[in-house]
Amino acid sequence: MQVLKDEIRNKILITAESMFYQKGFKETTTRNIADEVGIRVSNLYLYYENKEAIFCGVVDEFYRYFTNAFETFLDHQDKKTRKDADISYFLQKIIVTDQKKFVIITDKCQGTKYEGFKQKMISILMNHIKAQIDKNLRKDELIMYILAKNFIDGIIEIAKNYKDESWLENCINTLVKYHMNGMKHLM
Amino acid sequence: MQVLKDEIRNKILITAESMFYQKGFKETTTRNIADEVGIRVSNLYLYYENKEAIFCGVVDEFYRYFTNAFETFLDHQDKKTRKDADISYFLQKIIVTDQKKFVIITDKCQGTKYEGFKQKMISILMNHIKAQIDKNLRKDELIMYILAKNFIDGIIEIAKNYKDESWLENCINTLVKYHMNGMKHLM
Amino acid sequence: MQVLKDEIRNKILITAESMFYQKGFKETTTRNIADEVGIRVSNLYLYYENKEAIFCGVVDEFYRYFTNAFETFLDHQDKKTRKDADISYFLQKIIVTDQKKFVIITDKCQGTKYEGFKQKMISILMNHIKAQIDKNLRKDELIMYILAKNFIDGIIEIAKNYKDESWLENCINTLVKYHMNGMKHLM
Amino acid sequence: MQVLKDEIRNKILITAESMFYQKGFKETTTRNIADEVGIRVSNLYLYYENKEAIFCGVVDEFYRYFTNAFETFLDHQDKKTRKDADISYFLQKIIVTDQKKFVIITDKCQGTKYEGFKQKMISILMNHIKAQIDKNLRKDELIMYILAKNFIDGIIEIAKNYKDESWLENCINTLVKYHMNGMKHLM
DNA sequence: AATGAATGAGGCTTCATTCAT
DNA sequence: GATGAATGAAGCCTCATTCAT
Repeated sequence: MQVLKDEIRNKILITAESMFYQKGFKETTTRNIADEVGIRVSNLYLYYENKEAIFCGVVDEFYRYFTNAFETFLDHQDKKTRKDADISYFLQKIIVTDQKKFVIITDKCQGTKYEGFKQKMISILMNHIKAQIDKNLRKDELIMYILAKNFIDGIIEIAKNYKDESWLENCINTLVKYHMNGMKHLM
Repeated sequence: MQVLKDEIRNKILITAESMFYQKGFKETTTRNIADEVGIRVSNLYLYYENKEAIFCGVVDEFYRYFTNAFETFLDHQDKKTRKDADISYFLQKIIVTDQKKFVIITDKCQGTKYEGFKQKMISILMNHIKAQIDKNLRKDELIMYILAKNFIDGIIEIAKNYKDESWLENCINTLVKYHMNGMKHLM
Repeated sequence: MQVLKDEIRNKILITAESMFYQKGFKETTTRNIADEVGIRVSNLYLYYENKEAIFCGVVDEFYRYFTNAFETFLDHQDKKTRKDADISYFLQKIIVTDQKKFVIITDKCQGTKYEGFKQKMISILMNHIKAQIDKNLRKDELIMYILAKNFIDGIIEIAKNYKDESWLENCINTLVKYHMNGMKHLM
Repeated sequence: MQVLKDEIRNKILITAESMFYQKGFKETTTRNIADEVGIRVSNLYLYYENKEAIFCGVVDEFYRYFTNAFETFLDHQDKKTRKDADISYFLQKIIVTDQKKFVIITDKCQGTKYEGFKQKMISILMNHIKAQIDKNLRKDELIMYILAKNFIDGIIEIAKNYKDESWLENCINTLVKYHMNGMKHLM
């Protein structure tokens, strides 16, 4: 009995994740979700308070995990040991376990409280880059912002296309190397 | 009369362009446009069949121009002689003259028939790169796709931030160099 | 089993009384009640046919008691002997034993079959006053109705603020005296 | 043309006033209003932003007028010339011109921003009474509150039953005298 | 041409009530 | 008896689009 409820709760989450992933929060209707789950719309509200609560059900835990892990990652950055490998590995882990959630929270969340998440990530990354660059060589802020955004977008795109783990590893490594090279010869 | 009609027609287009640029097609309401133009919503339908027709009014011509120019550009690429053949220059021209339209058609067209335009651009660019690379060195298709998309996204981002021409030139050049470097050491 | 059932039946009643008292019939949801009781909403329907039945469960008995007592009170009025015949005392007893029910049935029953109860009380009171007044001095019916209503509303307000018995006694006496004085100089 | 729009705008207002007066804000549905006006529900939103805006359309102006007039009335109170007559006259004017609005704003506005209006009136009245009473004779605050509320409720009730002006005058005078007498012999 | 007015479909949400196990 | 699950009607609101003058 209890199981059934959890089953549906789960099915809602999985379905919603899939729909949010495909169409984003705004374009996904409660009807979309309910139909796919095989229940009436009003039934959704037995399990979640409202549409945004469903969204949160999908991403909240991931958000906490991600931000924690990200901070940890940044803290360890100072030591500069196997730096490249680190960020690659960090992102790989994230995408392998939570590909869809990662894409949703960064790219499909317009209209939710997570709207600003991607920007924050970009800002952090940008500051991080700035901190590691000789002041005299610094380019226009906007260019740096664009490059940071470019990198994040690349990661999101990779996540969107994720199929298997070894491809992913290769792909992220390539992207990271690509950006490292791109930057090295720039500044 | 004809003049008047054209004047309003034009004002609708300019206003719509501005709104689509700010909020995208889906999030822009007919009311938004009419209010800004200073006419009644119903009046829009005297000039355009429906909301999508307004959108087309904004971008159709640009679309034709752009695709033509793009093909021309690609044809001339081989000769590697004229400035026209330089992708930086090509993109600069586009953005200088049609910054908003370029952003709209690539990034603000969800819900219109142009939805797939960006993808097509990316594919073309990707094939173009492929054609210029030694088959033996070729990476996974998907990686190339992602890098192509990354480049296009970078251009879109630059376009979004466009203010003056010299900044733009510098910015695009940087991005192109960045990607060239990124790729050189990769393949 | 029977015991258990009665226990829950009772808990529902007590909870419902408290909620109806706070928010009225319309604004109290079945969920409000069930949550507070600690059972499922559907469970309510094992004990009561529907929401109004719960309401009746809360007030029916009181209603019978009250109307009976009121009639008795009115009958004994003529004799003007016993304390029972004193309206202050009558109301005090009611409020001390059934403060919430009294408020609910007079002021929180919109949407139930008791909606008209307060009106009926007012009418009775009005007729009662009328019967004791010299026909020649009689004011407009409506004025008398309004004064009667005013008195009842005062009582309800006192009931709502009821905390301890001596305060209540003082308060009702004041109100009664107040109205007596008000009327004396009027007719 | 302009006329028509205003006609409907007005019809909405009049209808809404009537419905709010009968059933209060919460219990009046947009459908109620639309049906009575003879338009579709969605049409209401051509004229008013939402249900509360309709309510405000009914009451806002009256509210400003009333609070102004009330303040003026209180300021002139000090002079204590024909005091009784004054408040009677003040209330009469209000009720004659805006009977329904007065009832709505005091008694039918649950769920709107005017919810607290009646309370405020009562508080003002109560403080006003307190200011005029010998401190040593002061009763319990609650009793004074109840009497103030009683008076306001009486006025509201009179307003609800308002039919013609001379009756109204008589009625308010009676109520005022009634309360004056009530109080005189109390304190 | 212009526009005031209307429309209907669809979106989110709440709630009393019923049903099957 | 208990309860997880479902249901449908109703409420508020938005929006693209159409109609009549």
